[in-house]
Amino acid sequence: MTTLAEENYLKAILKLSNYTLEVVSTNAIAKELKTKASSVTEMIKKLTDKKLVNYQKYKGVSLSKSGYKTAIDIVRKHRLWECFLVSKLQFDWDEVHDVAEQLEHIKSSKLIDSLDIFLGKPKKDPHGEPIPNINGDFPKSNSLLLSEFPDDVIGEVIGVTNDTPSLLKYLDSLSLTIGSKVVINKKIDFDNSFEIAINNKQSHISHKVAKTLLIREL
Amino acid sequence: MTTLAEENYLKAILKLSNYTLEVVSTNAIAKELKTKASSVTEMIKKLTDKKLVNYQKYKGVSLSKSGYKTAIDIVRKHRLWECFLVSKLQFDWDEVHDVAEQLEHIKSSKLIDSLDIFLGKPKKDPHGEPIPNINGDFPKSNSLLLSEFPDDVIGEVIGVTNDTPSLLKYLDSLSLTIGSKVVINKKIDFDNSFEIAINNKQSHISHKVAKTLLIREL
DNA sequence: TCAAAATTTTAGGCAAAACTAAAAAAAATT
DNA sequence: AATTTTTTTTAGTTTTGCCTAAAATTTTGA
Repeated sequence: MTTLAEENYLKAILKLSNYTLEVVSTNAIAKELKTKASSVTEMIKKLTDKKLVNYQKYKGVSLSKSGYKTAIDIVRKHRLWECFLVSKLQFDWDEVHDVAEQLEHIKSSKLIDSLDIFLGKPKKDPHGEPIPNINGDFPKSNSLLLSEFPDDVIGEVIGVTNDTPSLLKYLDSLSLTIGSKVVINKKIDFDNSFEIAINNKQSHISHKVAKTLLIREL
Repeated sequence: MTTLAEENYLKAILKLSNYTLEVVSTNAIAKELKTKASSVTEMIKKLTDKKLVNYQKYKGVSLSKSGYKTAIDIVRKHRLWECFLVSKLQFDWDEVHDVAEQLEHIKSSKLIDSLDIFLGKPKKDPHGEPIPNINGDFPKSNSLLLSEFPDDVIGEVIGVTNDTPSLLKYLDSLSLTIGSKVVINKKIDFDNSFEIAINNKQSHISHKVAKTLLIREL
């Protein structure tokens, strides 16, 4: 059985490895979890003992098969609960994160599978992210980050990779929400920012913001 | 902010005080939480520092105003989640306890108030226990334990005060479920057991079981 | 009433998960 | 290749919540 702290580490490693079994650095995990590298080293040892990760001193960690499954299950729970909050309890999409962060740690496979059915086995969460199914499979999304998207191609916003409330509010104010039509008109070399058209209206966004948006070619 | 351990202590004190501000003994709490009296003493000191309980050395603890409110809120959450599991996710009434035990610690007043509305502000949980409202008020139930109920009076089962799965299964097998009609025919002095009629059918139950059933005069 | 029994508290430890400071290893730079 | 910088690990503390054993207090009952 995994503890809350262990689950948060696994989730962080999954995210930093881009949902693969890639190796992740101690420092990156420390940054992601806003903790110290020394704490990360200690926890990695515990996760190694439980065979949830593979670890080589000074070289970094990667998820093991079972660690990957455990982490994906947490993501599944997080995203299903977000769906529940939005579709059944009328939460706004920018209010769900903190609560889902708690709910994702509830341990009961019967609960999550029943919830999945109750919600009609949704494929995406309110941010547009795909929801792993009961076996942990989930469609590789055919999306690119806006920051990697080619110029002058019409795209559609299909997700946000970060759910900080302040970011979500800001995106809302720009009408940069799921379904918006976006075209990159110009990349500003100086600060890597972007001139874009959102539903045909001119705007300007920073590289930092562009990195949070998932775009699919229309 | 209360920790999980603190919340479990408050809940135990609330239960042992019969949902009042009565004084409860250290030993009783230790027994309820299956822990040691020395651990209880330590936690009581922390709860006292947080002004959640009133405490006198060697004399016992009682909930403070704010401790009572906190504890009632947890009960409210527990019972609402039980309703959700049964009415929306098709759980059986004897399967809900362990999951609700986890869900009751989720911190979000928006969540619980939305859930309350979503469920149609239910008055009772699946075991028949009353659900405190948003202000923490809840109807004093007009029930008695079957073990305290008078002979030869027709009663109706309106609740079970203990949700151990094995007990609930047993009660089910006796048809001793919410709504059943019960009459005590005879009390056996030797072992304090009872000869009763359940929906007019003769049965025999132990004192231990009788103490778990809430009965209302019909 | 006063000693035995029961209850409660104190004292001293342990494990998990965090931290700081310092040491060790790896990577980068000159 | 040698030195500096960065990253990672080790060592030693802290806090929370639990434990056992022993001491203190209260209750019981002869």
